[in-house]
Amino acid sequence: MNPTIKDVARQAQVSIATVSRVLNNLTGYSEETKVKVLQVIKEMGYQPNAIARGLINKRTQTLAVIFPCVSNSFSAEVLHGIEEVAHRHQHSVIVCNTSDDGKRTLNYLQVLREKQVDGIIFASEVLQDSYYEALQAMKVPVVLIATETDKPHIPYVKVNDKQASYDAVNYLITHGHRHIAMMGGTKDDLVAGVPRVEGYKQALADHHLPYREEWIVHADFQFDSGCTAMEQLLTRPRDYTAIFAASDEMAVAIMTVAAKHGIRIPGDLSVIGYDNVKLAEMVVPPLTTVHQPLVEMGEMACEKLLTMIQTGETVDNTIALHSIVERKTVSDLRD
Amino acid sequence: MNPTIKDVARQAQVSIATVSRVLNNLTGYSEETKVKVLQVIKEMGYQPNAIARGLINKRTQTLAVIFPCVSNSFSAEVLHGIEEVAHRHQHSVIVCNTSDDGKRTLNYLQVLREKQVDGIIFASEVLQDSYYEALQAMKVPVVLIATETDKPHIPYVKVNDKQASYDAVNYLITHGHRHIAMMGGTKDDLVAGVPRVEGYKQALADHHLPYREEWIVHADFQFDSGCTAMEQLLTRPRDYTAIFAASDEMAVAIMTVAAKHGIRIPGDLSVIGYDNVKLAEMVVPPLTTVHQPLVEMGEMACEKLLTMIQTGETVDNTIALHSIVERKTVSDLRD
DNA sequence: CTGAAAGCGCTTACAG
DNA sequence: CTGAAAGCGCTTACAG
Repeated sequence: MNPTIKDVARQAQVSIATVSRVLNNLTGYSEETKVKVLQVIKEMGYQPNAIARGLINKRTQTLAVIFPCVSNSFSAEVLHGIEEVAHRHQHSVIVCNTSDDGKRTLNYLQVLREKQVDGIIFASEVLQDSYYEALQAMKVPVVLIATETDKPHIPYVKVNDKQASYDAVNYLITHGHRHIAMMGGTKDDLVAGVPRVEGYKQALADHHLPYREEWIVHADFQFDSGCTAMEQLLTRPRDYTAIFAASDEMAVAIMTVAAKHGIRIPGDLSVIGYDNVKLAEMVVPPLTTVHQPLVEMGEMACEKLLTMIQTGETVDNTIALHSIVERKTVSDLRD
Repeated sequence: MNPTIKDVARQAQVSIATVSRVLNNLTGYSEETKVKVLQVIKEMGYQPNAIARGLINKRTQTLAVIFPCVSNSFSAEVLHGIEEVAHRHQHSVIVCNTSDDGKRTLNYLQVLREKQVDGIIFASEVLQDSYYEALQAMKVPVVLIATETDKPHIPYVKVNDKQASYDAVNYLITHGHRHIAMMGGTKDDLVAGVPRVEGYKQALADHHLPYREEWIVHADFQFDSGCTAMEQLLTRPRDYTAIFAASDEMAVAIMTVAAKHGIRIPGDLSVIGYDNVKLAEMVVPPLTTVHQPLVEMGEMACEKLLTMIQTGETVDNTIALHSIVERKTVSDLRD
């Protein structure tokens, strides 16, 4: 057994209350006893039991983050940011992988409640009513990342998806493209699916450019379904010069499938992505894309959560700033 | 305040002992009281406090996994596997990101001890003596993943790095390559650095093929340093037809830099990677590489850890099976 | 400056 | 079948 506070109290010949005081840097003991207690602690290799502490303090110093999928680079970068500031503030982070499964998500929520986590970060998924209710019942601060809600007291950190998409398409337009296709994300995803398509349509409309149903294709943001979607698009007449993809993985899928069909990028077809994950710089040619500051978004979300935990008050949303990162997949068609 | 066991006991007009019994499916209560208690629990929305439980049971149902970097796809895939089996066995997982910083690692170890985690998975890093001592002091089961140690009672899950590298180089050789360069990982990394270079040298020696100092270059497994290393290699005479890279990210770096220099792959230069992360299928041309079953390795490590926790006994190492995944970056030079 | 005692929310002998 | 009581390892009034 590891030594407990009782053991050091006995050894130092003081009460456990005194040991607790020096442990927590409170007042109420002489320099002499402090020295003695500290020495005994060192000798015995004593470390406080955070579980016992948590029971009294009602703080576990533990946060949880819920992802639909932990193994894509989007999640990985966000997680990196979260973990970084959590650690800086002496908090641990539990990761949950829902696999987009509602039951599983609810199950996680219950476990997190039982484990008394101090706060939850909910990422990249629509906040269902059932989740919201469970979260309400937990009485724990929640912040959203790369998603949003109209429910009160739940701040979010995200980019303006519609605007970012608008800017991406606008970038293509200012480079002379007038016939632009799109690979959207999950069709009825109200957060990352719909708004990005809206931004696309808006940009076309504002420039009086044609919009065609056959130019749009949908996938689930990932590479594999992106390949399928691209094959599907290539089934139709290729009367566009550029494609806007609602994620980098899908953009890369476009590049891969294009290569298979002998379509050169950007010579025959321009591509612009969305996310700016590391992958975007690793492909050849490197992908022009919309940058989302993922690591920073993770950091900001975690900071928000921490201040909500500390103050007990709700915090404002923040719209993270996106930008276009110019690389080599968009050709300039202007003369 | 959320209701406690006391609240339901009062409401159901039984003792807390009885509530605890039905909660834990023990024996010792009538069907009648069971029904009543369960109903009250439901009405009040009562959920047990895992912290209080943990204090008594000395089990927190929480595991920790320590990575040098959580945001690369290697870690992401391993984490995915770990989280999956942990969740299946009702355990949560805390992630720690050491950034390869020894002090920070030791700090994590202390936190994990205070938090009374039931077990630790230590990934992709050499187990320093100082870590080992801290781990010993915690008296908690540990399993290693993608790394190894000669310390007792610490099983590992990994591929045979030397053999896997040997096989990669042998693959190049059987495809007619006789002058083969290598981009190694961190030079004095005893786990993933040295053995992979040894496998490379051994394969050359066994086939009486030339080995040259100038053909070897080192990076840190990641893309960025891989680019630098490739630039450095291109500074020297290009009298080889293939390169073996000790990670997929470095292989992709080779491809990127090669493209910049107008070197065609696999026409002018063949490349074989190591890991088989998702990235390998996403690049153009898709990367031929050594497959490590990362998700499965995460799963196996987690299962090992769980059985060590349950039985209190050490478990055997497992050498995960690697294989060569043939894609499009190695040209066949045989006539 | 210091300690005895109550209590956090549970589980588990023990007694009936 | 059921409850009173001790105890897990701490913190925190309270009293001195």
